[in-house]
Amino acid sequence: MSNPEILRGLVLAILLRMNAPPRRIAHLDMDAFYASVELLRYPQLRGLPVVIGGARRREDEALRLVQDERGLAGIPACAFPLLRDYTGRGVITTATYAARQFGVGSALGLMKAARLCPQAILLPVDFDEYRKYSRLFKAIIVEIAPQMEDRGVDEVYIDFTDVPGGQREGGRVLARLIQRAIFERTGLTCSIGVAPNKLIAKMASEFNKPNGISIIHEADLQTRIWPLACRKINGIGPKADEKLARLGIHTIGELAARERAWLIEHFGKATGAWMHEAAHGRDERPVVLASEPVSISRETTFERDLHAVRDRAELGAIFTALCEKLAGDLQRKGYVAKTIGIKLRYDDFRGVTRDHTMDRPTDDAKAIRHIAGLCLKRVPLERRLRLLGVRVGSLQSTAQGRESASNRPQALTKSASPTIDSIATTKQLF
DNA sequence: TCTGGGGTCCTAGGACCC
DNA sequence: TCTGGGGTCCTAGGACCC
Repeated sequence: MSNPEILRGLVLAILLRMNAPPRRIAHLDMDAFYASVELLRYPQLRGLPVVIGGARRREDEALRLVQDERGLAGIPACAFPLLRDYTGRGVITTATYAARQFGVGSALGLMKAARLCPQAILLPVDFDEYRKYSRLFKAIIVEIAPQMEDRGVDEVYIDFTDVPGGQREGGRVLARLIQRAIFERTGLTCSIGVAPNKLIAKMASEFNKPNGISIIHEADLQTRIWPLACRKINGIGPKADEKLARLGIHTIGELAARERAWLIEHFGKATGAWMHEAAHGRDERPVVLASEPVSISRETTFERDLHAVRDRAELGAIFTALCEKLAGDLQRKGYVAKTIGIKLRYDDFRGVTRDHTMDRPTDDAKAIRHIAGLCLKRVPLERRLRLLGVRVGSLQSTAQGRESASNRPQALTKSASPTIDSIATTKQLF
């Protein structure tokens, strides 16, 4: 492309931008999603502390215990015992708000949670059911506002900018409409933040949980965002937060007060510059309507730690089953993979990975099992194992998968025409 | 009695090619 | 005979997110 053409494109983009409405990006987060779906099924549990976690079924006993303790009739036989009777591995995936009062929540070990809230009712996870509701609420959103980015089972970004009515009251009117439509058609509540970009919208959706709406404008940065902990920035995790704390930085405002060069000095070129932008509320990332998967994996934590030699048969069977599931995933989704790898976790929780890239891609369970087996041989196997996983990458789409590549609702296959933002944005933050 | 399962992106060194 | 520099791919690990 010649220079005049680039220049013309730039000028055009700038002119278009001057006339464009301000960017309004929404982040929508379903409230206690898994737990709320379970409460739809078992309304008897409403108001009681319930946790959903990775655990195994003990059906008859569960029913009896729940009835004895609570006098609750009709709790289905899939309900687990009360948390205090639970023994075994696993963590909480979601907890109802009634359970959160006791300080239990996502990622907390079940045994630890049992001490905090022994009377909580424990339910097994049912991903098929959650996926069903996930598709449903996303389809409802897309009918109203088609520019939606899928961020997992219970979260999306929505570009309100060019949706009719999307600018009214800074996005509040449209947010309310979506919230109501989802509630009326699913019985589920969600929280929505609307802001000039994804970064701020994501933080804003947390402000009024549950069932809340928060509208943030550029001018609110200092009053609403700067007092928050750095950890509230999506992308600053425990490690970065700890390092910031060591440097005497606790709030986003304190982060914003540091020079860009100083941040780069301490966190590297990319991360330092990004932190500086984020602290000033700047984020030009577009809402991405569809994307291809990069990798697919299956893993499992054993009920008890297994030894490669002493538990060889058991381990082998699990390994083969993982490869078969993975091959099934590939075939169902319509991909073949060139890279195959394994992941394992020892009893001391340290983990290792090994992978191998082939000349030709495959989706065959036996081929995957063979390569994964070679990877496993390259790893020390003296310690007992806690977890084993199989992963494929370097994916290529086959002609047509039986399940479409993306999980987008049918109504929205209509592709995104390039937006002003994608024209004007020369570099992305992430 | 620790700590699930499924992902993405980044970094960094080495191989290999031009 | 000494030693360049860029680009891409592969592998391992780690941070982070839902």
